Amino acid sequence: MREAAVVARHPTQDRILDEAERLFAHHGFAGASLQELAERVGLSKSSLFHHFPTKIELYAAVLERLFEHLWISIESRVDRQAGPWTRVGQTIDLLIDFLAERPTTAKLLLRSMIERDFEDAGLTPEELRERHGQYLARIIQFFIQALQDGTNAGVFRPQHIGHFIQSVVGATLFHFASGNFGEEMIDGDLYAPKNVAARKEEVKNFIRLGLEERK
Amino acid sequence: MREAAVVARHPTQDRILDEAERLFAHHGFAGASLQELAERVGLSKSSLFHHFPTKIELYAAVLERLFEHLWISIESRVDRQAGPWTRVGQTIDLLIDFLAERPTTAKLLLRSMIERDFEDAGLTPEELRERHGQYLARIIQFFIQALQDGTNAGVFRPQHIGHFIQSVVGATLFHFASGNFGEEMIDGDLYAPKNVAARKEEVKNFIRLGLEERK
DNA sequence: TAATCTACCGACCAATCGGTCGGGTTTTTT
DNA sequence: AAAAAACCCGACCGATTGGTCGGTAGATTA
Repeated sequence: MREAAVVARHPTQDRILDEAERLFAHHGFAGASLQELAERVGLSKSSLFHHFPTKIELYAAVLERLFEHLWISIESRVDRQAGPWTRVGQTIDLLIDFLAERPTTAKLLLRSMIERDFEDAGLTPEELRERHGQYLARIIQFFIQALQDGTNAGVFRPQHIGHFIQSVVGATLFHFASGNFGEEMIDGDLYAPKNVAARKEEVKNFIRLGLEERK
Repeated sequence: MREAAVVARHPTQDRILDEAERLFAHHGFAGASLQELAERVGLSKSSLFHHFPTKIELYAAVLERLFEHLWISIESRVDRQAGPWTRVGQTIDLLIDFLAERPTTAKLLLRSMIERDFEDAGLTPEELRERHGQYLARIIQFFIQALQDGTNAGVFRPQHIGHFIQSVVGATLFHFASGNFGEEMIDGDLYAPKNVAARKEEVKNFIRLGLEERK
């Protein structure tokens, strides 16, 4: 039933995952109702359990697919041969494009990092890592590598990489998840193309200022 | 029953609010159980309704107290006569101190900005603003004023203030809410004093680089 | 064609949810 | 001392929760 392929996995399951992604993002794991999910997909509630054994497994599948898509998007389109600046910039562009594609993504990602639904449900950290943690780890590792290459080559100023990533991730994820607050801040729709482009420039500018060697 | 004073409001209600803050932060609005809350406080569930009419009102009271404390902390301790650099730096220090005091605060603040529990519960945006939005607005306005003063005085580089604030808030709130992810990033306890101090420097350094006029 | 498998459903379950109600106890006010 | 108000409780409510089970229609395989 479960396959590694990303495309054309299983039409019904993908429809379930699409709607589940929206519901989990909006209401959180506890707040999302399987009854409502079933209605939106056009199935009976019991049919959901034919495709996914439990609610927490469904949630894990949603996140797994999300992280997998993100990782593939980055891994397949960032030029590994390019210089550190290019790699860092491309990664940011792809991350923001990914978040901008669907307004639920950033909220769901933020939730998955903030909340402890899996731990509460009794999953061990090892199982967690096996499900979707591996993709997140790869993405971060990819970014860390670019930063270290830049520092070693002397084009990036030395910095605390962990703190730096926390700032970048925070400035990116939070922005696209910030709902009404963010819309008041930038006075417009967070997901309007022109505002998405502006956000890209803001984050990349921040990175440039943070990494650039000062003369 | 409801008073404006912050200190010594009502001992039992404050104990309820303390525990409720923890539960809402950990499990979200939907995921927090009033039964569990009552047990932790040492009351019966029905007694909770003596102090707060509904769950959503309790949640609103938690956030109201939180925002009120934060606003008072900033308003009463930042030197309004000081220069823009000092004011911005002091505000960041106080915000981070506030978040570092209790590990649940950042998560709860993030949730309150990401989630739509109040809208789902039927509260109008006007009621929302009246409850705690006013404090948030004041805090943001305070920060905006410092940024504008600096720009007008020519010591800050002109920038998109909204995007800048999104970055600062994201880099700050996310960090202290990021749980396991953040602890792996900085390889230690997010709330250990030395790591809190390091975060202060990181954020202020980021602000300095972002605002400083280049020669 | 017979057997198997996939997808789906309605009926049902125990548990928990937020919330109500009537009454008892203690403290404060008059 | 009497009245009122504040505080707290157990019993109870309808609704909803995630999840189970037996069965059926249709496609696939042997």
